[in-house]
Amino acid sequence: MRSATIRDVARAAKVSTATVSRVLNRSETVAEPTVSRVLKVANELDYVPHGGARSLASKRTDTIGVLLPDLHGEFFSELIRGIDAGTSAHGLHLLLSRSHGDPQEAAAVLRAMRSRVDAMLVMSPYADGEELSSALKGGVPLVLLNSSGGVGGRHPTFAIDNHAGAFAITAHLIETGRRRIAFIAGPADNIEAAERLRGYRAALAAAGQSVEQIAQGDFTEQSGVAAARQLLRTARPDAIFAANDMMAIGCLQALREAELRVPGNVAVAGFDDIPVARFVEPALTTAGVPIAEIGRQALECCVAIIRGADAGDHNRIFTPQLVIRASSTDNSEHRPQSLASERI
Amino acid sequence: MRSATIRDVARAAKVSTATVSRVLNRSETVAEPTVSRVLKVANELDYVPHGGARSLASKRTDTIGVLLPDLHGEFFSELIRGIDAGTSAHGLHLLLSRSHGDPQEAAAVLRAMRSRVDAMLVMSPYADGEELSSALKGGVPLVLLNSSGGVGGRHPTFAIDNHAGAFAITAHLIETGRRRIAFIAGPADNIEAAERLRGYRAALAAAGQSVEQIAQGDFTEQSGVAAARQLLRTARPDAIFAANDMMAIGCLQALREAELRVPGNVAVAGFDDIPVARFVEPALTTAGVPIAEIGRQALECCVAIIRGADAGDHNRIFTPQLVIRASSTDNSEHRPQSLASERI
DNA sequence: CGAGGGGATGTAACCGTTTACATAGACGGT
DNA sequence: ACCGTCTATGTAAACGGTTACATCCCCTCG
Repeated sequence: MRSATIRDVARAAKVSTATVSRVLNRSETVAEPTVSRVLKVANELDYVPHGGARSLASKRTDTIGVLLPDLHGEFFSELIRGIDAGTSAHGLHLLLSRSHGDPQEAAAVLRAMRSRVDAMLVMSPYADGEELSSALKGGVPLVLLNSSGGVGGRHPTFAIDNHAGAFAITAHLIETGRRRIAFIAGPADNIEAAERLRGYRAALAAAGQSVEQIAQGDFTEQSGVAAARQLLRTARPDAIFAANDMMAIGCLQALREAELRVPGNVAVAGFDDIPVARFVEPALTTAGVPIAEIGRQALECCVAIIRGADAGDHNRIFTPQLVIRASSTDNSEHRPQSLASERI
Repeated sequence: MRSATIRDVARAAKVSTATVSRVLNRSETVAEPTVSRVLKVANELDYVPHGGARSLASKRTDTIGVLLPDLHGEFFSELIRGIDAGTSAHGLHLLLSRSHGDPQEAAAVLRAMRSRVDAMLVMSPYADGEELSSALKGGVPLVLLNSSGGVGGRHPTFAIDNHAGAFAITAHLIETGRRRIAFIAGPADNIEAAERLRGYRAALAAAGQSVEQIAQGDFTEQSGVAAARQLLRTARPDAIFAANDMMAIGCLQALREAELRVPGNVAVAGFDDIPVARFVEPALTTAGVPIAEIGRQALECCVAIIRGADAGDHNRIFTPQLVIRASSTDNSEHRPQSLASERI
């Protein structure tokens, strides 16, 4: 059963296709009786405009393309939730894709999406904005998430101040008396991970501590477990700061295995403040980032560009909030700050 | 800068648009020198076919629509990951939407998506398949996820045997000596939640226990915390079975607050086996469901239908696996089963 | 009473592909 | 030499909307 076209509606309502189109796009002046007649007929025929035809004629797709490096875990879940909130508020569709962390594949996906979206929201911590945008020469508007290379470039960028967040966490660990603070790094080629590492080092240096202990991870819990085990075998740290919450959670598991108490023997901190961070035991100290909110704002930026107001500097850098929970301190004097973070 | 069209390519390669189209669709017989010339030109011009025009002419969109009731938490994160694995393996696009749990809105979204996808994957625990499919009369092929109403209906359905899973968990709690087993229910109008409740009751009845304690939740951690607190105020249970893992995790938090030991004082179990379930303390006993795998299989089913092989009964019911972890037992004799669940 | 104006609607070109059908060579067989 | 086949390519008609422009009608005003 071929579905109804605008011509079917026009015929049944005894008007031209132009009028039907006008009614459906709420535009121009159409007489009231005509409007309701057309709407009634359209409804009866269960008419839905053909998206392809519409985009062909109007050069709009009402769709935002989203490209993420991965979809694993709560970080991306939250991000997508924020983005979806935006798209559905604006009546836009959301075309989702994943680049598997490979810049090559990211470029390929961008090309494939290009003709199907009005704008793209891209998070690619492995390539800078220039590289990506060359993958789609002057095509679709591009908004970047956390691709530090893009800041100051020619695409709006929404980024997290990874350096500041990592610095704050490390400083907090130092302040609370930790002296052998180890770091579990993220993927080596990940710009954000690199920034967090820099922040960690800078904080140690600022405190006059030069004892770095660094283990390599890849942002997964599994790697957090492995990295923590390794750290425990070598020089025993009295604090472990993982470059993201998932690894910190893996870390907690490894410490439990080793029968070390947290924070008694070893303090632990993560980064991101994913929802589950407050539910692990002990609850995780972390650098809190309003993940869903970032997604939402970046999406709003896309919309602003599409709707024409493409001037203005839409760049925004989010400074993580230090969220102190039980994994780093038993000291109750910090609790108020912890509570402030329960804002959801 | 208007992007290149097939006509630009045809002109530059000195062939007709038909030939360009044939080359790009790998179809028919085109002479080798022509093929490479066209590809070279297309590449130089950075040509990407216009998705709308293509779908208009070919009646394919190479896109699968996915409608989920929510995007919160690891359950959906995993599901999307599985689905994405399928779409990218088949070179398809993924159009994602959320129905906010409202059947009305679900129907509206379905209509909006209809003309932009080749098939739809819908999870709507609030409405049965018939209701949904009437929302898109004979339009796009529909594959259902967990909409029990659809089983045996005219749409392929991938479902979890919620009753069996809940029965197994409850039976396990009984077997390990628990006598006052409380249940934290999911949303009242959620079919899956209702089935899990039925399973709980059936298991109690089968064991000759008639002491039901039921608290209402809504699948969020917050509601798990609240429900557990309430249960602790009324008749103190020696086990709490939450209808999903998120609520079970909330439950653990409430028990910690109340300074009750798990599993010493109260055993806790959840449902779904989301990735984080094994990382909470104590690790969560749960009904394990291969979430990503279900997403992937359902997606494959969509693809099979699109590609023509739409016969065959693609229905599939997944029976959850009992995953026993520390939250329900200190008894190490169960450990082998627990380890088996670490399959990933 | 005619001209002018403005509101409602129709006409038809156009958007960029795909694809059925037509055509033009080349080649082999008789 | 002619005809049929086959291969490679071109021609042009859809596909289903949007929208600039044309048209028609009715009303108002000088």
